[in-house]
Amino acid sequence: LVVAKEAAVTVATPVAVTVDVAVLTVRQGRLGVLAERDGTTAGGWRLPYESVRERDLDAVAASVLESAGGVAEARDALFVEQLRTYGPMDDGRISVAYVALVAESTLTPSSVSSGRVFALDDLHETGVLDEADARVLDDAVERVRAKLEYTTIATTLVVEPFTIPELRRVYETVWSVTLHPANFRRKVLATPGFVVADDDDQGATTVRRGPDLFRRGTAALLHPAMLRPVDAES
Amino acid sequence: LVVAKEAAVTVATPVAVTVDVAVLTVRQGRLGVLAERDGTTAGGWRLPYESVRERDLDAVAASVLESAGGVAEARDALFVEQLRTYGPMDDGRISVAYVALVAESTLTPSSVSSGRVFALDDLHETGVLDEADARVLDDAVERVRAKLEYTTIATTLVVEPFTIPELRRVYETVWSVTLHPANFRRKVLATPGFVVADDDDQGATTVRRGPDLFRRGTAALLHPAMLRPVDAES
DNA sequence: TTAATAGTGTCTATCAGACACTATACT
DNA sequence: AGTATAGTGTCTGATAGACACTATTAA
Repeated sequence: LVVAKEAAVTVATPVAVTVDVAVLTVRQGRLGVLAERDGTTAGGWRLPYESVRERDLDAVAASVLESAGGVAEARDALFVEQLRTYGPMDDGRISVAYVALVAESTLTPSSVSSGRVFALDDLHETGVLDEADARVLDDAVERVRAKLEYTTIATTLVVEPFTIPELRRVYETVWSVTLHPANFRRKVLATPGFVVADDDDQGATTVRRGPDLFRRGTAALLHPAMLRPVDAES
Repeated sequence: LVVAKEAAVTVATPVAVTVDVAVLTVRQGRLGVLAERDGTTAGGWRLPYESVRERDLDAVAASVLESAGGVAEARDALFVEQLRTYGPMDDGRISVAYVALVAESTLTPSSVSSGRVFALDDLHETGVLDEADARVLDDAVERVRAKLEYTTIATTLVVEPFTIPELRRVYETVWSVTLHPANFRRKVLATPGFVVADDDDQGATTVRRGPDLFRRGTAALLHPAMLRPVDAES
């Protein structure tokens, strides 16, 4: 008993707390989620996770992202944010959930963990995730939908240089709406620091053609906000 | 060693995870925070907390609120929300933080835990809270400031029936700004479900005098939002 | 050439913010 | 009376959303 109590303080903590990450991306006009094989359930999938030991929660989340999605923290733009903490679960575990946004081309699901990107709607219907992970996923999507309104995180889902319509398709996909192209462009360009023109546009040698190219601006928050249409779905 | 490992799963979890609650209120035109004596530090104070055992995190938060602040969950309006999770701390503990909003008159700091309500600014300067708690408090205030914009949580900080100016003072206190009385009233009344007229206004016997009285409406979200002035302080 | 999309211009309803004014309460 | 606050009316500038039109690209 004494041994057990000692263990409670020094050994036990890591086992009981996990960081679970919902890695979201946009591909082919649909929202995608990174999942990996669940060893405990035959045929099941789960959100990538890692146990918390002595490292800070944010560091653990970054580690999960790198080992499961092949995304290094330094690499390109990346949005990672703590979502909320759930539990205790049925197994007594506390689950600290994170959301991450990654451009599809940056995301390389790790083969060692049998990672795979699911389309969100497919995944919801077939019930390949357990209830807890599905809950996390719902919250993650809702958080991202809300944050598109007043932050620049949408730009982490496109590859530089990008066009305004590409950025618009991110909003349309995440919000499940269609937006007015003219008004969208106007709003984006009217918001300081959201995007900047890509002048790096190979010189006079090649004739530029196609839509205007942009890069991410320096702003993190949007003033004014990009409010979603009132009739937007859930 | 076997005993220790067993303990890690069944016994250990509760010890390592705490729920810490930042209970905020408005009194005398200032933001107040509930703190209690910190037994481990002479002269120190800390946010009320409780260890997580088998109960759900939200239930633990409600328990903290009740035992430290004398606020029963059922009683009156109340805003409680998970803030975020910090850690591991220096002592290896994971801290799941919550914010709560309570009207001053509803808050009765528990004498058993030597509870006391501090004015936020006093508390910040004197450094009576440790760094971790101060961080939680900052995040809590910022969360509440943001949520005043698009939710009805401000009404949990006034006592029914209340006047529009009373509600306005909540906004002014939390945001540290002065608002235009006429425009504020117009916006509140133009937002469906924010407040409803208090017709319950003792009959014809007593002559009603003073400003109009209202009660909380049924809406949780504000459409349109009550945006804070652009020049609002951090 | 036709269809689809990118981009510009402009109009209108709505809202935030400011100001002027009246009414009521407290001293 | 005089001051402070509650409440109404109204104006102006900014913004969201809609529509019309031109330019460019791909079949």
